[in-house]
Amino acid sequence: MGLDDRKLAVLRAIVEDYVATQEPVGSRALVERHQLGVSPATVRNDMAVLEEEGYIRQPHTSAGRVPTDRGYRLFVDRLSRVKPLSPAERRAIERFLVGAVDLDDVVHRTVRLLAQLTRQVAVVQYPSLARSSVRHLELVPISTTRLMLVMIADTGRVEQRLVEMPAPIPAEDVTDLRRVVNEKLVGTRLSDTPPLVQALVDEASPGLRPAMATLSSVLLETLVERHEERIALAGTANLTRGGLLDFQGSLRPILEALEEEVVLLKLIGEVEPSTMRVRIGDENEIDNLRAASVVSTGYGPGATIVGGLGVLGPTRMDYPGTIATVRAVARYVGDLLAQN
Amino acid sequence: MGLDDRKLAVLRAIVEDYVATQEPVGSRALVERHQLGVSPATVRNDMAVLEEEGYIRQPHTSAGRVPTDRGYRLFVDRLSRVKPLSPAERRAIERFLVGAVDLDDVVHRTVRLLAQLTRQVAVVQYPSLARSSVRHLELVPISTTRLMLVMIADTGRVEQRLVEMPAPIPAEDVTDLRRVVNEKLVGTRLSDTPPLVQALVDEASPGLRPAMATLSSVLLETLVERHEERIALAGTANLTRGGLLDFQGSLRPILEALEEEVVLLKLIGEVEPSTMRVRIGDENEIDNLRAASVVSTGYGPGATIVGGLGVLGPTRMDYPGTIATVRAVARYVGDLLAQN
DNA sequence: ACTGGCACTCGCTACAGTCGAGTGCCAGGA
DNA sequence: TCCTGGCACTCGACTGTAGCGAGTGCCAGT
Repeated sequence: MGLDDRKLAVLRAIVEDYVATQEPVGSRALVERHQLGVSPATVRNDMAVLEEEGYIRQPHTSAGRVPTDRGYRLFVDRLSRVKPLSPAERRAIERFLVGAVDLDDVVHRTVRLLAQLTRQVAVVQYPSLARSSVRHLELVPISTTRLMLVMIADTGRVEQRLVEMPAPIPAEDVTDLRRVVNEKLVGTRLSDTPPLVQALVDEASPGLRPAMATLSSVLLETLVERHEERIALAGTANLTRGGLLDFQGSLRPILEALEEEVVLLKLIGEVEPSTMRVRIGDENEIDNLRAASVVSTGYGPGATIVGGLGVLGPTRMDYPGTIATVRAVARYVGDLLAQN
Repeated sequence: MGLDDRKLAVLRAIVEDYVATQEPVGSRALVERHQLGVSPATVRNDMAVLEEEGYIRQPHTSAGRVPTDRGYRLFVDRLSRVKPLSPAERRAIERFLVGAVDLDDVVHRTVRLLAQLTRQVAVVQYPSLARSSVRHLELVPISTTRLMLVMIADTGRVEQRLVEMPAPIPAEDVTDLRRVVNEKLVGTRLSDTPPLVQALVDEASPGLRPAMATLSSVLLETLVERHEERIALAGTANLTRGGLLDFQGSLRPILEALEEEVVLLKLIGEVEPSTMRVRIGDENEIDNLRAASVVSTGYGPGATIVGGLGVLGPTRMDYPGTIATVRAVARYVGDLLAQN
């Protein structure tokens, strides 16, 4: 059962009108606002077919049509082309991101920018440690039995962790530890690190071995296994636009989902290079987000990907515009990181 | 115009019932549920007085009474005593906070704990840099012209910032810089730092002066002036309890306010030692929060205060319970910090 | 294959009527 | 003087009815 060009045009018109007005769209209004060149009755027939195929539906018998998730999917895949950014948006992006002093700063500015431009909830993942390599490890004595371990990654991320030593540790041992871990680990990717870290202990001189064991277990635990990922969020207030019509009346599940770091990572963390990922309504694996859509992509310096970013909004969203904005922001951020 | 004991008892009963049921409370229901020892008619007379004095009001003519902000204020000040925590709550607090490995970890656990116990939005300020003193400053060369400055504060906070040097800087200069800044700044409070930092430049040897000037300006700018404060937030999903009845139908202003770091700091940042601060509805300086109440206090090791924490919820909240929980959590966190 | 016409559906709004919770007031009693 | 029972009144919430109108599906005609 093929859909001819006109039926596709009708679907496109329905999506565009519904996104713009937030109201079910009827056949009469449709022919008035779009140059379809046919009468309402014809459009009605097309609509009947589109409905049968599951692309649109009627909220109730005597109402207009509304796109289904499947309809949006078809729209995104075949009926829309990415809008070019307006010069104003371009300027906004540049103005917003220049002058960032810091990775933290870059991430915060980015997430706010995204929220502002798309008027939706924005999510930005910090550069993933798994995709970073070690630039430097620093050990700072805090007390006789405590060290602060500071790791600086090539992506600009800095992580620190308190290390509780089994026994008091003299200053020269700290120097030795520092030298050894840096020699062995600088330049390696953290995802490749576990065996190396393991090896550190075996290779350490007997006197240093207990200290090194503690240190390596902290390294493994904190930097590799446990919440290695960080996330920034902005624009939750945008969820309240469209006065509760979106999200079938309750923000609750959405807000709950947004509080879970794991969920957010799932949202934006799994990206292949230079792909835009659009998940519409039911396509979301997370139950709480079945009423929402997510547009996400990866970012990083040059062609490599170090993290993900994206936005979350109602299924009724301006996909072409949102996709364009997310892509553009991801590119700018990538360029910014490349400069460091 | 004094309010006799019975009128106060009536007010207390109204607040308690309204908080519990979320519905305007009438005179009949009141005498049934509380042992007031008088008839509904008498209660009605008392209510009339309370209303005249502005402690309660009628949403509409034939409805029961609802406390006003002023009524809650009187209730909090004179009619309630702080509920002792249930053993279950005590246990929850302990279980939640032991095993925190990190300042970050402590703050995150605390904010989630608070949100969970009070079932409201929780806000925790990281130990303020202005109230911390410097424990150690580390300079890590990133490239010939870039240093990573890492500051470790006695409160456990770690801040880092990239320093762009005016000229390539040799390794021994880095060592000198590190030694000098540590000698001069370790142990000082950051709020007292500006003149000291200024002095660093003047005292530096001529060769180091340009580098020191850059370093000191970064120190001043980042660590003292600019967003020195950090905030953690949790439980926004709790805003949706009480199905839009609280917050007069729109979460928008609340969510917007919660996105502004400045606003949050105002909420919980200005605390005097060991005081519970309760701001009810209109008492809030922030317009967006006129429909909400905030319960906050300071925390820190021993008697000193290093930061604030608190919760935000509907004016219709369980004040005694919330106050007790916030206070208890603040104490536990303080003790935890004291152990470091 | 498209179109105009027509009967039909059904949500929305307005309106009227009823119910009941709650009030204010008053006269009578401790 | 203060409290109480009684009573009339108010007004929101709910129910049922009716009319409107947007929108549809179907059909006969071009």
